[in-house]
Amino acid sequence: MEFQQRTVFCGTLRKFDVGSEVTLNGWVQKRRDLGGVIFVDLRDRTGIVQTVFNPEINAAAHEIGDKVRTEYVISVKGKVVERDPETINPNMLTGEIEIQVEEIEIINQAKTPPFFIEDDVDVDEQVRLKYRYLDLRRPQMFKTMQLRHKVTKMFRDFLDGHEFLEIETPMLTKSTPEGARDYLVPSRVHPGEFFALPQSPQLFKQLLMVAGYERYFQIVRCFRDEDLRADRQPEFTQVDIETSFLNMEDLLTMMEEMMAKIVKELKGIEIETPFQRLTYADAMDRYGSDKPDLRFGMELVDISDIAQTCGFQVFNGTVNRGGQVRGINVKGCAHYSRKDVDDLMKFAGKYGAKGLAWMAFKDDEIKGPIAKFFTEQEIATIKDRLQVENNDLLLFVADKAKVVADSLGALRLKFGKELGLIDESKFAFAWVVDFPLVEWDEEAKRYVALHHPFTRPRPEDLHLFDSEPGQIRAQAYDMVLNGYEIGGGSMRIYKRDIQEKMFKALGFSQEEANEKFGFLLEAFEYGTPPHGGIAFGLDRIIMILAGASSLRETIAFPKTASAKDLMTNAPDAVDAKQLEELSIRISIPPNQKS
RNA sequence: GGAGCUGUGGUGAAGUUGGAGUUCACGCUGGACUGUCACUCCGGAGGUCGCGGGUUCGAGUCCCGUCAGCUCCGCCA
Repeated sequence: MEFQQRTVFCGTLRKFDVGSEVTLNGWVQKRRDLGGVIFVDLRDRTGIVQTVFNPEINAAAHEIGDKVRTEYVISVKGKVVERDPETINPNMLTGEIEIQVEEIEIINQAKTPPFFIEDDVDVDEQVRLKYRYLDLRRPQMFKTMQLRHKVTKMFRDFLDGHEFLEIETPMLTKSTPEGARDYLVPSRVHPGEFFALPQSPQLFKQLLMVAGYERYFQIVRCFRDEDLRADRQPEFTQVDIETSFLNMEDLLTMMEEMMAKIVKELKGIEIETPFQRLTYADAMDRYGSDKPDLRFGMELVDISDIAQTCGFQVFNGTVNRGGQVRGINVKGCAHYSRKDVDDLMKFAGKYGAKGLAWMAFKDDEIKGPIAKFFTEQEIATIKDRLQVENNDLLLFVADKAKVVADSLGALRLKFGKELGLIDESKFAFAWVVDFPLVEWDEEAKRYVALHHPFTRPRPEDLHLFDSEPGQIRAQAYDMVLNGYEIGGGSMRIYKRDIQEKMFKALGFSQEEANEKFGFLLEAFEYGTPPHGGIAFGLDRIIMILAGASSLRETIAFPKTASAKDLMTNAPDAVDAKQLEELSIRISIPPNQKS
C-alpha cells in the first residue's frame, strides 16, 4: 500500500504558506476532540503544526480523525489557512496557521508510548534508555543530534581546508600494553587468538606519517573497557589528527583556530587566541587539577612556609615530612555550621584527605580550632595571601601534593557549582602543557608513560633519563574547556636512540619492546619524519556545546554506568555453537554470576 | 572493587509510630461537547510497593541480602 508522500515539513509552515495545498507526513503529537471539530497536532523532525478536522469540510476525514491516537503515523492533505486572530497560538512557531484537512490516511497505528514525547519530560533515564527510539523523537534530542552533525561537519571542513586526508584505520587490531583495558574480539580462524578494538588509532596514525601522508585525520570510534562516568562511555568518538614536519607551536595554533571557529560559528562567541597556557605543575598547584575549570577563581594557595613554623603539629609535621599545606578561600561562607564543615570533611575524605582545617573570619573574630596555633603575624600573612575579607571561610588540607590537589581541587569545583560562581555562558579554553613524561607506578614498581610510550621529551630534559626520569617534561599537551579535557596529544619520538631510552625508562627490554611494538619500531627504521598530533573527544565537545551534563545526551544509543545497552540488552549470552566455533569456554567464578 | 542516592498502576510523585494496595497528578479507556492548543465535563479500567529472606498477630514502612539506574572514588587520557 502506497501512502501520500509529503510535499513539505510540518515545522516549516508559516503565514506566507496560506492558501497552498500541502501533504504532511508525521506522528500525532496530540489529539483534541471537541465533539464537532477535532484538532490534531502533527509532528515531524522539524516541528509541530496544528491540523483541523471539520465535518463540514470533509466528513470522511473527520471520521478517520476520530480514530487517530497519540504517535500514530499519518498522512494528511489539506489547505494551509490563516487562523482567526483570537485563535492564534503565540507559543508555536506555526501558531499563526493551521491545516484544514481534506484527506487523511492512517499509515501506521502506535501503542501508547510509556512517556510523553516532549522536552523536559520528567521520566527516569532507565525508561528513556529502554525506549531510546521514542526518547530520540523529542525535539531536544533532534537538536542535539543536529548539533553533533554540524560540529562533525565543521571539523571535517576545517581539516579538509588545511590539506588533511581522512583515512580509515582498522577496528580489528592488535592489543598493545599501556593504557586502558582492551575490548577483545576472538578470532575464529586463529583459535585462542584475539583482536583488540582500538583505544585510539595511535600506532596507525604514526605509521601514516612514516608513509608520508603528512596530514591525516579521522572521526573514529574508540573503545576502552574501563568503568564509566558521566563524561566517559566505553565507546566514544575521537577527532584523531596527526601531522608531519609541523612543530608543536604551529599545530597548537591550528587547533586553536579550529576550535575558535567552531564556537564562533555555532554560538557567535569570539574566542580569544592564543589560548591561555598552563604548565601541568601550575595547573595542579593553582587548581588542583590537570583540567582546570577556568571560568572562576578560588585558586589553591600555598601556605606551607607558614605552616612549617606554626604551632599546629599536623601542619608543621606534614611539611617537615615533605608534604604541603594549601588552602582555598570560600567567599562569604563564614556562617557554615559545624555540620556543614563535617560534610565537607567527608567529601574531602573521598580524595584521601585525612582532615580539613578551617578558619572563619567574621566581624574581626577568627573562628575555628586551628586559629589559636598561629601568631598574629602569621594570621595576617594568611589573610593577605588568600585575600580574606569579612565573612570568608578558609579551608586547608595538609598532605602530600597529590592528596592536597585532589581534595582541594574537588572542593573548589564543588563550591564553584554550588555557590554559582560559574558563568555558564563562558567558554574557557586553555592548553595544559609540560606534562611529566613518565610517572612512578607504586603498584607496578616501575615508571609508566603518562601519555604513551612514543611521546617526545623536551630536548633540554633528555639528560634526566639516567638520573630522574620522573622530572622529564614531555612535549605533550591537553586542550581543556570548562573543566573538561577535550583533547590531548603530543609530539612523537622519531629518533631511535631516544625511543630506546624511553623503553628503558619504562622497564621494557629490547625484546619486550620488539614483541609489543616491533612493527612500529621496524617502520621507524625506514625514514620517519618528525611528527605529532592530537585527538579530540567529540562527544565531550558536543556535551559542552549542548550544555548537557552527561555524554549520554549526546550519543544516540549510549550505555549505562554498568556498560549495558538497555534497549538491545547487550552485552548478552550467545549460543553454545558460536562459542564452540570460537574455541571459547566460559568459566565464571561462582561469586561473579550476574 | 568501594561509597552515596533512588526504585510504589503506563509515567511522575505522596504514603504518619508497623495496622486493609490507600492517595494525588498526568496518561489510557467509554460517553458528551464545533475553536482547542495543559481543551473541558461525566464515568471506568489499571498494582508481584525492584527481587529474595527475616522480625512481627500484621511489613510499602523495621532488619539482612540481592538486582537495576544515577553520581562519585579506585580504574581510565
